[in-house]
Amino acid sequence: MSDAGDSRRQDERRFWLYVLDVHAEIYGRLNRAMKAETDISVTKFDALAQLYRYPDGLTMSALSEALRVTNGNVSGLVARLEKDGLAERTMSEQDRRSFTARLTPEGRERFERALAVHDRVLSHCLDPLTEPDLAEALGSLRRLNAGLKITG
Amino acid sequence: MSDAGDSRRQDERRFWLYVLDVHAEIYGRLNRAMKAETDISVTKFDALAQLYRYPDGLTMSALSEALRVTNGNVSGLVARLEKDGLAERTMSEQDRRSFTARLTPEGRERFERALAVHDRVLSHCLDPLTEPDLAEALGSLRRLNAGLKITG
DNA sequence: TTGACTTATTTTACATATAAAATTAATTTC
DNA sequence: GAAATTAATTTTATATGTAAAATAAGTCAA
Repeated sequence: MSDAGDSRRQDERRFWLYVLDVHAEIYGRLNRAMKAETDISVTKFDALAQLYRYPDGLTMSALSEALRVTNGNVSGLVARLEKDGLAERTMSEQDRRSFTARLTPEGRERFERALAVHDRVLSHCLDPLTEPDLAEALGSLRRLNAGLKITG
Repeated sequence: MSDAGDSRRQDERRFWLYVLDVHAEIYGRLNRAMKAETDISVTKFDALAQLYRYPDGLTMSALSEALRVTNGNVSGLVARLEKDGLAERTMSEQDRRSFTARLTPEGRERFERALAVHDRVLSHCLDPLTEPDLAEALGSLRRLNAGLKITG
């Protein structure tokens, strides 16, 4: 008694397994290469990327939203970035509860080098996709992403 | 001075951002729903799924390979599953270094319930994808996945 | 102004992941 | 068969993530 619903479910499971595989494989390669060549993990890279986009800095809350992780997580992450000399935290004058995180000059420099490694490794990973394949995948993922934001 | 390579790189970055977004959003929804309804995280669910496929059990190394995580990680994970009463570990007769992990009856039962939740939530997540969209996405990801395994 | 929220952040307890060292048992080599 | 090597697993130190409680500062209503 198999029907169209079963085949749809099979496709959904397969889709998700591929997303998991692709994510794990590419994330792992990026992480290993960046750690080895620049001593910056993907997590730290993502945080540096946000701070790079906002030269005046971001509050802890804003950074936490941008990275889609909890406030508590960002507390520890920025503390580690400070210890690495890549970022700094300054207390707001207006609101003494609030802290602004921003890149240090060294953070900016290290991020730029990490970005080059990131792009190189990502390019290598996506080599197997032809231009039309990439465009096609981009389209489906874009639609899925838009849909996810709507369906809540 | 922009050329075809720049646009390719832009597409690669966009593709990766979508993979990250889709992964984080769906993984988060699965994790929250399964924890709330069955008290089983996605990590534990994945481990239970492997043990479910192999009723005779898997060695710690085999499980670690199947899950694509380190041996040390699986040590702790199986210990937590044991504490939950979902799995058990028995020492091999032939090789006293080796341990076989397998599901308990309760583990089997709880996994089946978690699978239903998993499928329901995943279906809801992928609702925005039409059948052709899903097939298309599946095709691109399959090609990328195959490619990743070759390029090493 | 004081008492009740709300907001920004950190802390705590825990789960999940890695890499590298340690442990313990099996295997090979001489 | 003792010594060296290999193999299976665990332990340790650390990074990364969550949820929930704690802290501390701002806001607002009475």
